[in-house]
Amino acid sequence: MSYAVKAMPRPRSLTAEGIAAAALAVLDRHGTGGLTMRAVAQELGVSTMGLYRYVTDREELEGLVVELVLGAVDPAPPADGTWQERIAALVERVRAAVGAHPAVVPLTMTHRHRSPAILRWSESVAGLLTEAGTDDRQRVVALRGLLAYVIGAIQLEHLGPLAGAGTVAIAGLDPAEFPNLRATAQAARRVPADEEFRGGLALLLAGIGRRGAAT
Amino acid sequence: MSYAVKAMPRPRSLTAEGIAAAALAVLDRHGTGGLTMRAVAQELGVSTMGLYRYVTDREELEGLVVELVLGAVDPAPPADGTWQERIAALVERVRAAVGAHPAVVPLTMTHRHRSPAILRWSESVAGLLTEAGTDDRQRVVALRGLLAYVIGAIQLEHLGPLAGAGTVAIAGLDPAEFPNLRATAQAARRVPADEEFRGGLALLLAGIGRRGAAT
DNA sequence: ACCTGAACACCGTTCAAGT
DNA sequence: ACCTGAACACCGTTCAAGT
Repeated sequence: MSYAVKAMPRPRSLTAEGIAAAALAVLDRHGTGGLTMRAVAQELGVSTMGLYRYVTDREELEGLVVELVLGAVDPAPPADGTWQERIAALVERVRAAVGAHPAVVPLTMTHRHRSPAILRWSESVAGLLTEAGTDDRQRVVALRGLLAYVIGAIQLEHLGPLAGAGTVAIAGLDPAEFPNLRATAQAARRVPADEEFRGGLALLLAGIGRRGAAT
Repeated sequence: MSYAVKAMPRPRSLTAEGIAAAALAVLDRHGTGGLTMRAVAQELGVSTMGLYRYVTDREELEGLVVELVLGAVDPAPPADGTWQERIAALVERVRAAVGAHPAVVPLTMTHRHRSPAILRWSESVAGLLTEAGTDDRQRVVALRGLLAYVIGAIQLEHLGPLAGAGTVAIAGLDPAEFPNLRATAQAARRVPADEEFRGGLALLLAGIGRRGAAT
């Protein structure tokens, strides 16, 4: 049996999934700025340069975490409900998956496009839009609009203190100069984030349902 | 006249606007990754540390550029048109301003909240939403939805190759596995970015016009 | 008061070397 | 083949010093 031992190549000690999980752990623990090659290597109990045997780039590492997080999104459309409800459910799954790891938000932007999970998710949404009776052009606009909305809403929720402290500051603006904004911000403090997200989504879906919507 | 000369403090050589303009020039020329304290200082003909006399942080520097770009947005609502048309015009001004300097896109996210320009812009949009007959809660949802849409759409347009090369790649997907997505991507190649943006915005405005939109 | 250059503590990544 | 440590070319920022 020694023949095999002699010729046996040193087994790879890491896997793509393990690296992604380690990177996500670092991200969750130390935030976006804490994600460094050194930190991930340490998390894996490997020298910094050891990582480079499995990943060509920091770029590629980021892609792995993003895919790990987005891969948690179930792309299968819900079995029943109106097409509006089914699309809404799909969209909310993305928000939930990303919301569980806010530190990946800045990374999703640059890496989302390569994600097979989001590809399958998009296929489902496109299918439901077809079911809703949209033509090619309407489906293009609607799918892009939904994507833009999720992306923007997620960022609004997690980046920059517009959600928490920001609204409070705005609520204290000069009433003479910002009457409408001030009132809106004050009302905003009573609207939970979930409702806000669902409400905006409902507006978009209502527009899609109206069919056409002039360009 | 020598009394003044003796007591005269050394005049400041830089201004916030000058620094912002230099940073924007660097950004336009060398991209987001090229924006460094050293590069901006060089652009201004000053030592790297000279910058720190006017700016406490790289963070603050970024804020200055973002404000310079967003400050170009005219926050006054257009004189006439339906409220939908007037809101659409305001939203498109943001897209135009940011689109003129794509390299600031990643920065706008983290710094948008402090922008007085966007505050005035938001006041205008909130005012038009009031005019449209929305109540407090509806206005909150609509304003946030519009913000989310602009942010997301701008990023979709400028980040990650989903707009250009990405759609081409998707258009070549396995038709058996991705029938709807593939067809959509193929159609997408015939829809110019401007129309796509306006179309998605129109969906949102149509939803707002329908009033209410179930949560 | 304003500005500078050297230095420090980080990065990502290259390279030569170890098993 | 897989892994390591030293080294390089960058960052942002601190600090002591110059006018």
